[in-house]
Amino acid sequence: MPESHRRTRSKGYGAISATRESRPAGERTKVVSRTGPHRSESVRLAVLNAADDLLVERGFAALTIEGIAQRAGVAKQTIYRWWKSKVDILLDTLTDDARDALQWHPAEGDSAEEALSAHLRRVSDFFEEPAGRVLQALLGHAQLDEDTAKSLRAGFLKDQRALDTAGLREVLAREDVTVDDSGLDLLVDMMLGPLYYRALLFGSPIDKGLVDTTARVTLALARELSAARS
Amino acid sequence: MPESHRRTRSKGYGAISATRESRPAGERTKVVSRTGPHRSESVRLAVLNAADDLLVERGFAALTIEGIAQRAGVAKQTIYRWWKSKVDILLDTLTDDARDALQWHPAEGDSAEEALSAHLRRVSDFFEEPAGRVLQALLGHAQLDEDTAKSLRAGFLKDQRALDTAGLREVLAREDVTVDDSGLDLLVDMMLGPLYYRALLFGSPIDKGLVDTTARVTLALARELSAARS
Amino acid sequence: MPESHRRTRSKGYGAISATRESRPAGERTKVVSRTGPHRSESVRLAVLNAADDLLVERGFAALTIEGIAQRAGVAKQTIYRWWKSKVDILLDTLTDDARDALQWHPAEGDSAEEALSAHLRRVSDFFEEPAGRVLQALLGHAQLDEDTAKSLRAGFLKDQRALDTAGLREVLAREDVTVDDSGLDLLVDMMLGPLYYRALLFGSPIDKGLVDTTARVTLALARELSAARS
Amino acid sequence: MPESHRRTRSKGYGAISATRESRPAGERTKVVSRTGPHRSESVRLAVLNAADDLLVERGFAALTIEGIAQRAGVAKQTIYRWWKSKVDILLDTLTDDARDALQWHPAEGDSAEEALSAHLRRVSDFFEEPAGRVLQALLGHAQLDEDTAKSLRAGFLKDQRALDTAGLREVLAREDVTVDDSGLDLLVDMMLGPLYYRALLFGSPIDKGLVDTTARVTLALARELSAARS
DNA sequence: CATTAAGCGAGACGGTACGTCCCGTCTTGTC
DNA sequence: GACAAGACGGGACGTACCGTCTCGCTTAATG
Repeated sequence: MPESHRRTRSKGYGAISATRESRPAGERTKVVSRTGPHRSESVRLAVLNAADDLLVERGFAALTIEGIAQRAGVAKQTIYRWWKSKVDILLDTLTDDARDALQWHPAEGDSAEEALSAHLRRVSDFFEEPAGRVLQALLGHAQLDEDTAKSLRAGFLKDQRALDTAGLREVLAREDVTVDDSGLDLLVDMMLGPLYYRALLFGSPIDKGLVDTTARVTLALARELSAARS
Repeated sequence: MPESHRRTRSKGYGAISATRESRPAGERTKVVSRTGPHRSESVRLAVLNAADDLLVERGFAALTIEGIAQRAGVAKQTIYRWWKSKVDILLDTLTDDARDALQWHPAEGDSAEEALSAHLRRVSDFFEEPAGRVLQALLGHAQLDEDTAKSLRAGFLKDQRALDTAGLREVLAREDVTVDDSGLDLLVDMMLGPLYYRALLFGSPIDKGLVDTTARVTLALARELSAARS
Repeated sequence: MPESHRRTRSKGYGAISATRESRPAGERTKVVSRTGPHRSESVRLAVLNAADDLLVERGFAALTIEGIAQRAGVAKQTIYRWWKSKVDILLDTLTDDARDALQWHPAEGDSAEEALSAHLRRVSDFFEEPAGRVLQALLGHAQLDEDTAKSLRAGFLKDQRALDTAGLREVLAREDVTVDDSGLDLLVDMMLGPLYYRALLFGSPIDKGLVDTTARVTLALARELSAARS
Repeated sequence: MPESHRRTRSKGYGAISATRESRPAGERTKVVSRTGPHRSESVRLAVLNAADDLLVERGFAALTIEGIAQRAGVAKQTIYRWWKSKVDILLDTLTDDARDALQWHPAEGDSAEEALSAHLRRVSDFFEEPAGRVLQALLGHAQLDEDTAKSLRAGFLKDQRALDTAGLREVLAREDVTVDDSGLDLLVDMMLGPLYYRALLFGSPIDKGLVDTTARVTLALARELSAARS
């Protein structure tokens, strides 16, 4: 039995935040006084790990609820009790795993352009990692299924967008470049678009030239927008 | 039974070129001495129309070979005789339909920036059309299935990339901006990336600001690269 | 919520005798030092009533432990604590309900033939009643499951057989017809066989002709056997 | 893999008569001009044999569609294409197997009583045979499920009743005993009732005494009815 | 009279079988 | 030989209950 490639699952999340997707916040009111057994955390982890192990090993098409159940040593019904579909499971793993990898942590001494380049490099690399595969699969499935698209946009993508906007703003502020919200929106699209485009359409590893150029062009545009403001 | 939204399918392609994907060139030698009826063109059209009608009406998940066969009034085996899978059928419809819509035809009197903007506007609109839905579905499926990715990249995406490179070069030439091949590659990514990013990740209609900015930034970068050459 | 058709459940039995099947005598030794609450009689009744209400309303196939638990407002585990299976529950209801209905109480002034006819008439009618449905279901299930067959034969059927033998002997004695035990066995089969045959195989209401003929033939045979003895 | 205990399945029925239950006569009009594959007879036999082998080996409760499919080497869907349920399959095996065993073939030189006794002896023995187990299971299930009851009564039981009435009439005619139809109905109940009663309720092998007495009493009653007519 | 073990409602869990959908292959008969 | 029709072996689906197992509360005899 292969050790899961993920090590950090059990670290850094409580049951509540981590199960956001399967136990929406609004439902919490219902859970006033509960007697009887509680949801097993070990089951939850086994399922999440089984799911993205299988995704990485065999691909999305070969990912089945029955396969996940078997690999996790769990009954099918237990999966259906907490998740609506295999996509719902993957959305859960995403919350745990992808968030860290796509975080902005610009190095202290870097210039704005260096910081941007470094971040974009990390985004590029992300697509090669297991968590990146999960995001890729979900983005793919979102093209095929409107519900998936909705969930993904309302959850992960919205949050990530906020992080990216904030991160970019902060980096620009280092060089006193300030851009309003609509400008930042534009900049984020200009900055991330080319990377996702290459990754999703051509699947090729993203070359350093594209990353650096993107960073440089984004910064140039930001300066232009900043100047126009004053 | 709804009239298919496609009208131009039967025009402008012969059976041979259009079925490139399902009948590879090497197989043509086999068709030397043939008895019995030939492939029915009406069957081919019925299948292609049924497939993308169903895709648009019910979505990719509900698209099944049996459903297509029924809708087309065709036996399942007939489909399997000519196509390997439902994805193969969609690849076929794409060849027929998407090519036109993503063609470059810059207006005579336009400036480079106007021409770029106009083309990008058309790309943006394309995602709303039926043919755009087909491409979206195939791009989605390509994230989930390596074979689909290969076929799509080796066929449609490669051709389209060539068209885009050539189109961009031609438009830039209008203002004596000349960029080498690797530069054009970069420019195409910068130009189309943001549009695909918004369309695939957020599904929102692409606003004019993004299109115009992308055109302007691309042109600026092109000039820079051109200057660096001389 | 429908009022149960049974009214007499709570009358005339103690918890001990009634739960014979689920608490065998040998187990009583275990109950040496007991603290905590005792078995709730209201739970027991709720389960028994729920079970045969559901049996009559929806049939045996739709009778599930979970359904009974829900209808009775009882936890599943509580049922499993006291009964082994839904069949075990039905066996319990049978003990309460069927015994009365199949009792012999020959009217004082009746001739043997009148008494026999009257009793057989009551047997016929029994199959239309709720308690008769329970017996029918158990007899049916006994054909499918050897354990059920064993329990039913060792319990209800054995007791009932004894009642029928005694009842018949007593009625015959009124006219000084005396038959030995093996003869009585034969007579009981001849007397009840046709009724059960019609009820179980054809499900049709049993007509008076059959009942009277059966009574008459049984009596004739009894006289013959009695004569042969002396 | 055990050789099925049935040897006569493939003998003595055509596809049409044998599939009465799954292809009702009224449907034949639909089968006007049929192209495409036909129902596989070998599949049909494999399923019927698997079903009653399993019934005899493991009992009705352990008889599952999946088990039958596996044992027969057949896909589950293939079973559902032709039969509605496991009960429907058993009804089909009954048509093939039980009919012969319950046929009347009175020996030429026998007296009426000898002929009756001989026939009833064969009925008694039938319950021990595999085909008897099938009938027992179906009779059992008919007590639990109204649909089963209907099918069984409308098919097998109705036919068998007709055979029994005719057989009895013929045997009585040997000694110039003639009884009208309603009388015969009564006689059949009197004759078979005790046997089924013992077999179904007590499951014990039926002793010779009961068989002979039943035959004798039936004949006596028949003579009485015959006399009353003239 | 507090202790403490059982009864109990609730329901999570590992399972099995259900009946359905669709896959891709194969067979039959028609044109 | 292409084609319509559709039977077939197969795999996964999502559902219904099974019987076992905690969990946290309530209750009643015993120490």
